[in-house]
Amino acid sequence: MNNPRFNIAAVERDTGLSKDVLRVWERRYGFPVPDRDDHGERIYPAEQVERLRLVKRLMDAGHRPGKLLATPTEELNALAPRRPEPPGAASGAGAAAELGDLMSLIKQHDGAAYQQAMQQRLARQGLERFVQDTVAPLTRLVGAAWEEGSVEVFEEHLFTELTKRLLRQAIATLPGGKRSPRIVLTSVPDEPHVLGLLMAEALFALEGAECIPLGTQMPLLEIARAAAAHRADIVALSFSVAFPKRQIPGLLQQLRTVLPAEVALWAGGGGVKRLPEVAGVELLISLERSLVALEAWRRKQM
Amino acid sequence: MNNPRFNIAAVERDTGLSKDVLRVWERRYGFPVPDRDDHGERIYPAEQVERLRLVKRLMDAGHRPGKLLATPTEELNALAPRRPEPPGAASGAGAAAELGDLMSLIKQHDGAAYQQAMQQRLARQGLERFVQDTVAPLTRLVGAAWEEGSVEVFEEHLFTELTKRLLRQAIATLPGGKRSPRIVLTSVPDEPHVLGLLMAEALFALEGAECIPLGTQMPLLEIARAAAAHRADIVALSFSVAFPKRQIPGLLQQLRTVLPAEVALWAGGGGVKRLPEVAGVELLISLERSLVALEAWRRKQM
DNA sequence: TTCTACGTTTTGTCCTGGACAATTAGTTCG
DNA sequence: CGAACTAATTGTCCAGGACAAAACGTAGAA
Repeated sequence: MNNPRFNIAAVERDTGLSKDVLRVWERRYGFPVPDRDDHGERIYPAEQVERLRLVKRLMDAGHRPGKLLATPTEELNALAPRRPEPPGAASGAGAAAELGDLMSLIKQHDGAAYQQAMQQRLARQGLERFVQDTVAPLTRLVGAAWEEGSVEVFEEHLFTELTKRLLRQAIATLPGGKRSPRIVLTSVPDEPHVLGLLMAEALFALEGAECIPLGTQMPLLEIARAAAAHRADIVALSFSVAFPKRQIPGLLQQLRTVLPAEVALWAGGGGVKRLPEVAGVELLISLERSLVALEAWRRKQM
Repeated sequence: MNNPRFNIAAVERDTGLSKDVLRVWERRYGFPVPDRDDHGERIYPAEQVERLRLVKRLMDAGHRPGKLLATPTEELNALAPRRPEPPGAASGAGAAAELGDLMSLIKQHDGAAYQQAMQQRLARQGLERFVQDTVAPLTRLVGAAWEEGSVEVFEEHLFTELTKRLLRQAIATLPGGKRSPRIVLTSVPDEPHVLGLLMAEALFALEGAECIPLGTQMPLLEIARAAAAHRADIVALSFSVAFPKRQIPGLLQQLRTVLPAEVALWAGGGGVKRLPEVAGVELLISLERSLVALEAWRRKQM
């Protein structure tokens, strides 16, 4: 039960920090300082891996590595998510409290109760409002708690898994028939988050679009092939807030070049907020905007 | 629409070959030979990326890189999956044909028809036989076709996504109540495949176990935490055939050391076939064996 | 004061070329 | 024909240098 030994590849897996970053941090900041095995290769004690995970989390929340790594581990208190915290004035306090209740079910690891509560909300609100007023804000809430460190990785996974099931189930009950436009939904490699895609799919399907869900992590060239094979009118991608922002414009531009001009390219999710425009790409900065875009697309076809 | 430029990170993403491998292949075998940009950094033409994908696929099927990279691209014909191809004598020819029909629906990109056909089979067979006689062999069939190159990436994604939905939906309809044992289901980082987990979950849930599905790609230390938080009796992992076999024993051993001794550790999926025993880990080489293991666990508790 | 333009620092990624251990293939011997 | 051994193959790791893009901070303009 003691003393697992992490080599540099294991640390990369478990922290998401690349080997290059791990080595250059060691050189520059003096942390981490792994032991070495017989062959001079790095062996990280579990304690340092923990601290790296913490640092990574705080970085995702906007802190800078240089500062963090100079601080002793009591920066655990620097957990302050340091986002200006826009007070949720949009929705009433009652709604916020209800969402908090849902999250606390997750934090009590009571998956069954969570599922039941969500099913009830779905029945009460209907799918469209359920997506916009429950799933979306709850996802943001969990994301915020994650940045704060008040949610464990496995709790977040449980939340994601159960919520995925609810959405998929709801989507499955929608009627079939002749539908348009045809929308391929997927994400790029290194973007494993699927909740945003499912929310979009639910809304698009409600509006009568034909959704072709391809899951996550499609290589760019494959996305182009899929669009051709499915005679798609639109390719919709999702980028989570966790996705490295810098890479997004390049990716979109690259995909735009391999995609036929008559296929629209839409990009949504938390990752595309405050992003510069990319020629030929529609940035959907919110779920509502997705529906606006869909309507605009339809008008343009006539 | 032409000439997308892949840097080495993009190629790593799209092919799954690490930067180190890409550079060392260039040094040793003279392929790939990317162009260089103004700063001397590698720029891979799309054509070479394609070829790398092909090579990777053939490697996963058992070929060796040294040979492949020395062969001109007409090794497209070496597609022969070179597995001894055990003729499917186990199930009647009729069953095999039916599975082929299902797969051809995917290859025609007719998701709706596929879903309907699978729903029918589920209703006809019941969940247990549906999992064992339809989903499992169909998954193997798609995997074999994938190695052969007769299935596109996006077709495989569509199959996976739709099948996931069917299984999750079926699981959701199972009754709740007091259940035992408590089984945490997940996979390690770098193992994104979830179909195996879902099949196992369906069977376990049918047998009255309490399944806690955490999705895929949990860091090892988090798996231990999740097991504690959920008071799990068993942690069940899934390794697909695509997962690098060498890493599995080390991973299992490492997880075994961080997991309390009273929590059982089970590993299943195509990746654990022909694997040496690991102390304290139950290797489930088939779905049937999973049920045997569950029964054995129950007997031991009495 | 608030905002914009510009220099500075920080930071991630890429580079080369060497080394080595673990797996796999091939060969010889019992 | 199988087992033991040698040779080739192959992925991963290492060091340390370099550089561009992003973040930051400061000064000047509105």
